[in-house]
Amino acid sequence: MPKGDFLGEFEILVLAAIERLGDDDAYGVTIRAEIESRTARAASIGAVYATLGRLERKGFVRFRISDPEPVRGGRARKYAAITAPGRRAMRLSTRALERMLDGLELGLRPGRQR
Amino acid sequence: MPKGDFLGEFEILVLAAIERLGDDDAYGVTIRAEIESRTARAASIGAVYATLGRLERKGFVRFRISDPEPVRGGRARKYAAITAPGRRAMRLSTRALERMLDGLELGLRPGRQR
DNA sequence: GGCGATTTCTTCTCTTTTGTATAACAAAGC
DNA sequence: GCTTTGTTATACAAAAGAGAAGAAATCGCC
Repeated sequence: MPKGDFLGEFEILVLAAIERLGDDDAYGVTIRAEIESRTARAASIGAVYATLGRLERKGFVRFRISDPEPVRGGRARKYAAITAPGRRAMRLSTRALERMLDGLELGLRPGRQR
Repeated sequence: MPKGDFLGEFEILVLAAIERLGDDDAYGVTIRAEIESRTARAASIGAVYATLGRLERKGFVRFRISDPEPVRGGRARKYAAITAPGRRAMRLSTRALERMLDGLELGLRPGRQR
């Protein structure tokens, strides 16, 4: 049995960032910033784009090219949006984590259980 | 800036399984079973051992060899236990996920968010 | 108004780390 | 010596990560 549609850790972070930002604000630079500011973990811009590419290949994300912004260096952006299968994969993966971590002190949402 | 002590997806699952099982029950076979039953995702035995080895090299897990069980084929087992740094890495990684997923419908614990 | 400097973004290239599968090996009791 | 329970070894594929290079836009300046 193959692994299936389970996502890697960074893939989950990228998808979550897109969801937080919303389709009208999620692109390479903002996605990276969202991850770094929320998690205090480094995320190189190369890693972000590589992951976006992988997610697109799997059909979990789709892009839309914007018109160039009329500002210095404001070139076209590739805005990302999560697809239905992407949402499904996201749920699948977070559920798995949730079930494994639920109830552990070192798990999710410490202090909020029960 | 390097990535740091953040764990991969499967590493989190393995560590969580060890924690759930407790130091006196966590070894290759039971860890695998715990992951498969809780997450409905396949986990080959080879993947489990490889990951345990990596976690040991990083100092996140330590082993203790049991005496052979007095049953058919009951050979010595390598029981795994999480170390203090392992616990810290676990918290670091789950917090990151938590912060990214908190509040999203497709995030952790759907239906439980306020 | 032409054009190089500068800014913002994306691509490309390379390497390392993780994740997976399967087969081989080991040690116990029957 | 066969069967059972476990661990190791091997080989590879996929994911993650860093940083430099490339593209497209505006700005400033002469």
